[in-house]
Amino acid sequence: MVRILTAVAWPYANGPRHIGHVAGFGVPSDVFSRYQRMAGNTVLMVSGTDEHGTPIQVQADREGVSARELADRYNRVIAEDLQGLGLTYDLFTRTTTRNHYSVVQTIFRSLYDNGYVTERSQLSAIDPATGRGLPDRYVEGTCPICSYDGARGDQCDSCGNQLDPQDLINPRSKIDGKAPTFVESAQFFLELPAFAEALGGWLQTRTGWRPNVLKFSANLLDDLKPRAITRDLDWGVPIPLPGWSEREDKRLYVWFDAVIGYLSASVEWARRTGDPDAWRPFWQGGAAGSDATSYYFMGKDNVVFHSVIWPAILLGASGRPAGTASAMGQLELPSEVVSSEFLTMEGRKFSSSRSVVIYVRDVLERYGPDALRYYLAAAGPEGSDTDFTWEQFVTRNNTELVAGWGNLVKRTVSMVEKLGPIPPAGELLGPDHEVLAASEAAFAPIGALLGRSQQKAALGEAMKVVGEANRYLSDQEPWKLSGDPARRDTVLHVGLQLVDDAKTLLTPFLPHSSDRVHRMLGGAGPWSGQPELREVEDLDGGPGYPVLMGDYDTEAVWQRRPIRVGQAVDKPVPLFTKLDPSVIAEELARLAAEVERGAE
RNA sequence: CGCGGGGUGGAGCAGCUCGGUAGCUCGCUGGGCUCAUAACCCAGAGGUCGCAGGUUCAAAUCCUGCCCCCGCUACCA
Repeated sequence: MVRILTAVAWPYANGPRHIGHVAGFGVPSDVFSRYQRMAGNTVLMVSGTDEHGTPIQVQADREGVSARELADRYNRVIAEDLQGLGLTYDLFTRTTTRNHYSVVQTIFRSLYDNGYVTERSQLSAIDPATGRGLPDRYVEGTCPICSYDGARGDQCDSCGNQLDPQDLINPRSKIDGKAPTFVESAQFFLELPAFAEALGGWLQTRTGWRPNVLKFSANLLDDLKPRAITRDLDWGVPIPLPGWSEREDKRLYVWFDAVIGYLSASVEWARRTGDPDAWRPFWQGGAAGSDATSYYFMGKDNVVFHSVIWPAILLGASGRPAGTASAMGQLELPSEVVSSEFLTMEGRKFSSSRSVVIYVRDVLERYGPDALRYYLAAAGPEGSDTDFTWEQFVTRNNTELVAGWGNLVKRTVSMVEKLGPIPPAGELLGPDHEVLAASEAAFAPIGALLGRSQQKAALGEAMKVVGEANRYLSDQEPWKLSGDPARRDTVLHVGLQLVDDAKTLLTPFLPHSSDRVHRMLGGAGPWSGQPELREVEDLDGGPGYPVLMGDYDTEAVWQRRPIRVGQAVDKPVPLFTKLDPSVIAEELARLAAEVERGAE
């Protein structure tokens, strides 16, 4: 038994999430966690909504609500979507809890005390109307190099040069069009160069990471600079230092607090489940002789935060390379950073602002969770950018899920159900032995692939078992064996065992339908657990909020379970819905209408 | 500019690390079956593996150059 922390990237709560988001962090992290639980390991899967920072503040202003109100709204929407997809978080919380504030401040304070956070002055663009700092990307103006008028404060899209906001000619705020003022402003910086050596040594010990992640991270170490971890903003975690904590215009940078969410969510989970120290074995390895391992799931745009900045924070707060550990003790660095590439949408980049988008909610409502999970696992951006098309979605649903797996279940259970309960197997012949052996032998290699996050390959191998079962039935033709009931029963028994094996192998990917197959074959309790949305009180007196939690200690185990002779089976109903090709045109029309509306 | 990924039968991909009959899914054609959501099974057609050189007995696989596509580049998250 191994302890595994599954740390899932925190979705930003400025709107509903689209399928590109869940393709990157959601489905892969859940497939991984479900498999690890089935394999007998103890998993702690945590995440939540990321709710601080400029974009939420800006959008709240635009809608005339408070940042907190906006965050409340989308925290709930996102939590509901993730529940609908069946993502088995042990805790899905948010960054606006008092517990989170407290953990973040503890970590900051420890970094400060250990000398890894220093005060420096930085030129900041300030919106004169609000007094808030403007991130580089929120300043627009004329490019000093190519005179393009739509250049942003960080770079010019026309000539591609990197810029600084103060270099722009006629700079203006992207929010209200007014000219920002540039002032020297005190900020706290994380002294990243102090960790360069430790991080380099650590990265060299990493094996098994996807090579591009490792290479990219190693390159970053060559040019580490101190990085500002505070902002001129009133929406965020206050800076826990005398003279700073009461200031309304200074907050910790949203990314600094967001990555600490993995830790604060683990602490919150422990407090909510009755043992306030239960988080420690997942985080404090080494000294405690712990077998703690941690896997972080995210899109590739987040790699830098997880392979450099977060490890630096963990080192510094643990008193490494120098100093003393915080009250949180010695914290382990990520075992593995699992990064996904990007999903594009019918050839274009997903963009909520330009309405090139498919929301998780809409897909769940129309097509159900497993159809989406299957598509994202089978054709998602695991190793390279991939394109989502409705045509492929419909094709894969109809051929692989409906005609392949769904039909195997239906035809097998149908034949058995008409004759009575699950029949015993008589004498097994060569083909029976062969197909049963192949199916049972599939568990080990598929499990190994899942352990390495090679999910596409794992799913492909699992679907091969489905293919072999369909072939077996066609070869043995049990429907022609009414004159030889013993042989017929044997074939049906073997066929049903193959269905049961495939059900187990597909559980990490298709938990909802595997559960239905389990029940069809007479299973009682839940096969693979599902998350629940619970309304909870803040543990420290803040406002209440919804969380996702669940009991995932269910029957599913990563091995063959012999089917029970004599057990009655249900009359089968289709597992998946066949989609008419007309939905392709419907969805494309819907998308085109959205894009047109967004363009107005 | 820097870094990374990719260009393989109609579509989407694997293979390339450790060179030696080009594989998978879908689609297409023909056949079989009828238990099953016209679902299943078998057979077949279809590729000079982006272009040009080079190394080698032999290259999709190694080397060089070029063309094209995509992403990242950390102070938007």
